[in-house]
Amino acid sequence: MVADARVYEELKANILRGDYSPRQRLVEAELCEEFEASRFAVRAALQSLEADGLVERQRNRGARIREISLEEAVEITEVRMVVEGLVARRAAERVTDAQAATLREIGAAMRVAVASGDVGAYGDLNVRLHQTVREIASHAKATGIIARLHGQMIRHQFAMSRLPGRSSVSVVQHEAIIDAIAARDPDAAESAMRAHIASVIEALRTIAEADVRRG
Amino acid sequence: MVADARVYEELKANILRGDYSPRQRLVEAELCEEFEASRFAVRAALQSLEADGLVERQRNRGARIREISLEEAVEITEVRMVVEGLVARRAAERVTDAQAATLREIGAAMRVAVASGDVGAYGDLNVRLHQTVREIASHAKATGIIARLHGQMIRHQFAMSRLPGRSSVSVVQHEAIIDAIAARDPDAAESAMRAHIASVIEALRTIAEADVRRG
DNA sequence: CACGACAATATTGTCGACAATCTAGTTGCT
DNA sequence: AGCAACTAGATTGTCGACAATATTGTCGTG
Repeated sequence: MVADARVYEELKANILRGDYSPRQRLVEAELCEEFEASRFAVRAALQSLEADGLVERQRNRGARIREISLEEAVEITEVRMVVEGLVARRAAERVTDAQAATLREIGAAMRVAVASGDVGAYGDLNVRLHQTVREIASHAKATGIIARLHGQMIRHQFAMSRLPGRSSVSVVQHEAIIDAIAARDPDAAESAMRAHIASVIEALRTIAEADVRRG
Repeated sequence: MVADARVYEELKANILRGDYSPRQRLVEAELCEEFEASRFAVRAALQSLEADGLVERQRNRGARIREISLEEAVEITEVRMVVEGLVARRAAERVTDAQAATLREIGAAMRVAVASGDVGAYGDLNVRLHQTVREIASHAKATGIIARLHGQMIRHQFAMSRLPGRSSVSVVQHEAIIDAIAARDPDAAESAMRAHIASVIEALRTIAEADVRRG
């Protein structure tokens, strides 16, 4: 693999894993050591990560992990709401029987995870459900935008998954999405997906209020 | 202005103006001459334009203007449909009386442009209407995504504005959008905007069919 | 004429070195 | 102690040069 692509992939993976704090400095020389690459490769990777909205660079001051405010997180989620609504709609238009069965399996596994309080498994299934819907929809542009926005939300995603009762609310919403897609009802699928993500926005606002209260 | 930012802005403006053909080579050395900048600046600009989806670069083979197929144009427009729907919804939630009056003025000017067959003026008003809606909505993320997608559509935009009867169809749709926003009806605003852009998708399909017929 | 092989030229990829800028620490003064 | 000025070190910005790769042109052969 070419050096700059490698640095980009690895550094992005590290960022998405939450290895860095918001505003943390990313010093070129350190990255060169860490990834055993030249400054050329590191700089190219940083530029790409900046284009992804994960990193901000300021002239003569280097790169930092970009901080995503809750305000921005809400806007990102609003955009995701409508774009993922489009994806759900399209999935409902295209779903095969086999794909519908897969969705149902995921839904059943979610029920199990919620009942047993397994937040980690639930999170994985959540990711898997959304991914499956996107695969069924097969809409490259929408998928690309969702991926990009998702990367910017990683920090808030974690906070939300830890919200008490979050998974018992969302499992019902996930099931509504699955039902609508399996029923090949585009309008219902879009509505269900939007309602689900609207509740994510509410959850974000809940966190925002708690933060204000906590000072 | 810093060289790479300048090259980026100018080259992007040239691309958006339609100065280049799809797949046209962008040779670094030539760009260096044209913009009187170093290769460093030119390469940085090209990388940014690649991130914008306007240019594609292939290792050891340089940069080209990225060709946007009609298929991709349709997908782009579908995403725009839902994102601009969100923007219209939000504009309806936030619009002031003064802003509503501005929208109405634009709508009236559009009527005049259509009646007099002034396609160029109509195009400008079209741009202005959408921009005004975005300003009212004041949704940074949505606006950013729309701008980025718009850049990728520039070639198809031109073909569409030349479609016979296109402006008389869209002027009615624009008025519906204006009415709904001025009435502060988010649902109606979103529906009107989506209907408008859905008809853009149909127009794209019309072009695609004509192209197939023409061979 | 068409095709393959090879050379020449064009172009891109990348490096090390140096210049420019910023930040942190030290010193001197009030 | 607080502040300003200065210095040293850290870091980023950018260049020219060279290596690597792709493309084009030329030549020879059938």
